[in-house]
Amino acid sequence: MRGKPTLRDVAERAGCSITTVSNILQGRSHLYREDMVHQVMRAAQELGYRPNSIARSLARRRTATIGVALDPQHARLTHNLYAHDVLDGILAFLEPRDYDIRLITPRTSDPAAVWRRIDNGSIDGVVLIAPVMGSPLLEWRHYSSLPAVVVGSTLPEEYRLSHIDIDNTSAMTMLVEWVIQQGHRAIGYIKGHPLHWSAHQREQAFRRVLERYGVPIREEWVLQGDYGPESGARAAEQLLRQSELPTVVMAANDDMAIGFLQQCRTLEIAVPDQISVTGFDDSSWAERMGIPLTTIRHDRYQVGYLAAQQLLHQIETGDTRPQRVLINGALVVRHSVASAYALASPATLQHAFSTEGGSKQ
Amino acid sequence: MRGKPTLRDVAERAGCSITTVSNILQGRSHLYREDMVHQVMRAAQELGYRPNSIARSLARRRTATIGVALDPQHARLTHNLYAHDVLDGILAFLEPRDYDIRLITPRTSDPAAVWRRIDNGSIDGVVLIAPVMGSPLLEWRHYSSLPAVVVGSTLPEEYRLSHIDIDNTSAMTMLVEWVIQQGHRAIGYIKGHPLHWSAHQREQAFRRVLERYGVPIREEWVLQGDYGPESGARAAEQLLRQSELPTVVMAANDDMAIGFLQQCRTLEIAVPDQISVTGFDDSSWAERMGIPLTTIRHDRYQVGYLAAQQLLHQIETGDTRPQRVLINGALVVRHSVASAYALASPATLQHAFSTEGGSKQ
DNA sequence: TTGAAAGCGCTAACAT
DNA sequence: ATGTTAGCGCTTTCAA
Repeated sequence: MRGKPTLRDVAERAGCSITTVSNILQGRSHLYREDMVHQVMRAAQELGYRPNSIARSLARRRTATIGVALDPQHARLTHNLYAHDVLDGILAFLEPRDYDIRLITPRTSDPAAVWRRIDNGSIDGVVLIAPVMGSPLLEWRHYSSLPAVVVGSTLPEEYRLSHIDIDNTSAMTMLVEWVIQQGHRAIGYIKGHPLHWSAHQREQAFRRVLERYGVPIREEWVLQGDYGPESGARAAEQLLRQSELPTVVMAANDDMAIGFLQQCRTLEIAVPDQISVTGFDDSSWAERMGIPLTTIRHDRYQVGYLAAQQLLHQIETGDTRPQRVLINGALVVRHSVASAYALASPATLQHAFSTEGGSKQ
Repeated sequence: MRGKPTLRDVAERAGCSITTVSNILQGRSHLYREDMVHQVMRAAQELGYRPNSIARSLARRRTATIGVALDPQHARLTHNLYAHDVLDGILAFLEPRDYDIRLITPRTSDPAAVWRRIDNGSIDGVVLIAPVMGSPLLEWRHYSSLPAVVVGSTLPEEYRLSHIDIDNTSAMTMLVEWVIQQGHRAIGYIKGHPLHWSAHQREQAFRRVLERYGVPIREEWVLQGDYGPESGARAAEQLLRQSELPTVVMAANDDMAIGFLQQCRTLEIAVPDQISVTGFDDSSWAERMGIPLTTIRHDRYQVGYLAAQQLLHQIETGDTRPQRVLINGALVVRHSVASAYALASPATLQHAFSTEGGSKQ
């Protein structure tokens, strides 16, 4: 025996066939006499035998591995907190089931090449993290029949792809309604990245609610952002130099809201006393840095967890019909929105959030 | 042909042997007549053939996959920004080389079980993210001969394990020397998590420099932390109620420094006017949230990148001698440290960092 | 220029 | 209660 010990080596040493060893090592020892079982266990132990999972996968035709594919445009994990949380949820579900994860980060956007990388027998199914429109990952049906679950976008029906996502529409609806209930009628909006599904859904929900409540939408207060904090700051600049201002600005995510807030601080505009702000996502940043941002919290970890669950279900049952699971967000009211009814004469404070924990409720 | 097309299917359709197909599809087409090559290509194309990488791995005895194992204690990625950055560096190196990553998150701390999970033929080598002492991942030599590189800790020689880490000792030395050059002689310290290698190295460097400069170490100013922001806040409480105070407090990482700063804010103690603070790590938080913390920046992405490079080197050359690579940090001077020479009568400001960008240099 | 054959290490019918 | 055998899908000598 040279190299790593194999089943054959163990069998030889235990004086039996490899089938016997295979069976016993897989826990079917009730089939054998006790001393045989002992023999085998000892031999395996002494040789430091470890089953070769590649060979096992080939024989069993399953790998006990699922893939997690990142969209080529977002292949970097850094600053992709989303992928981070989702990955954690996936891990949490998979670990106790002894599945491993294969991280796949294609760098081309040619769908054929991407799918060659994904569907090559090395995984039993794949979670596709694909928040942007036009991702090659969404070409799934043309290239593969591997069980797959999309995460990060609420897809139109016609994709016929199982997906798990936060419910952007209902959450934004809730938030906007709440803002309106605070008495606001002059409402600005900072849009998310135009290629993200979520950006459209959030904006659409925003518009729908305003329409439904008969609140006019002033397009000069609807600004394009890209989900990055800088775009929030830019939006603040564009917006705040207008002669007429909204009483509240709703950003399509927390990062932009934070950028907006920082710009407000620089311009010495008090939040929420002079202008109110809302976010979306409840990024841990805001909370941890003590920025009391009113926002929507949703559980991205849960998204990953459910995605893994749904995927294993597909793998085990073969039931590959497209399912959609939307996770509800929760309104988190902090202190970045003032009641518009109290806004008679805007107070003039030195800085936004000058008193850390001070309640403005 | 049922199921996914195999080499045999392609061969049949092209009217040749599977050897021929295999060769041609691997780019050895110069061996064959041009029309044969065409035949094969067409057949493969038409069938949508994709080589099965499991079978290939078994035959080739290499998997083109490397493992990334997280210490059981840190198996959650969330809030493990370190693993995040490292993973990104690894990905960056691996992608162009067509390696994939297998994420391994053992949940037991039994080394034998952990290594059964890692070294089972499914990977060609492994990056061990193991910042804490006593990690089962460090038992490598007893359980496996797989190429391995440790990341996240500077190990003592006797581990005989290749590792890449930031140079905690030199960086902390540089930072402490700089602080002393600012005139500080009353220096406090917040220690990192006692099980992290890095905590010990940083503290030791701190002590050495003070000794070397003849600056007395007052143990009542040396507080135990755990790298979490809350422990920084606790340290602030303990420290700041003492009758005699240091002029500067050096935290073993940014998170604790931030916790310390927040507590200062609450207690209305101005930084750096009443007390100076330093961090370590240059966490993106501090920067992005506009906290002007003087700290050490180092490139964790680079750590991952080099780890992957070193690992592939080991895999390809078989040269498994332990190597140590330490990456230099850079001193980042912002505005959390005042010159002690100017500290005659401490100014009384309302809040720490009350003016955002205001230069205190 | 092409193909036959012997694995890679394991699993799982099917015998005995 | 244990063993024989035929694969899993591919690579790679070696021979033709």
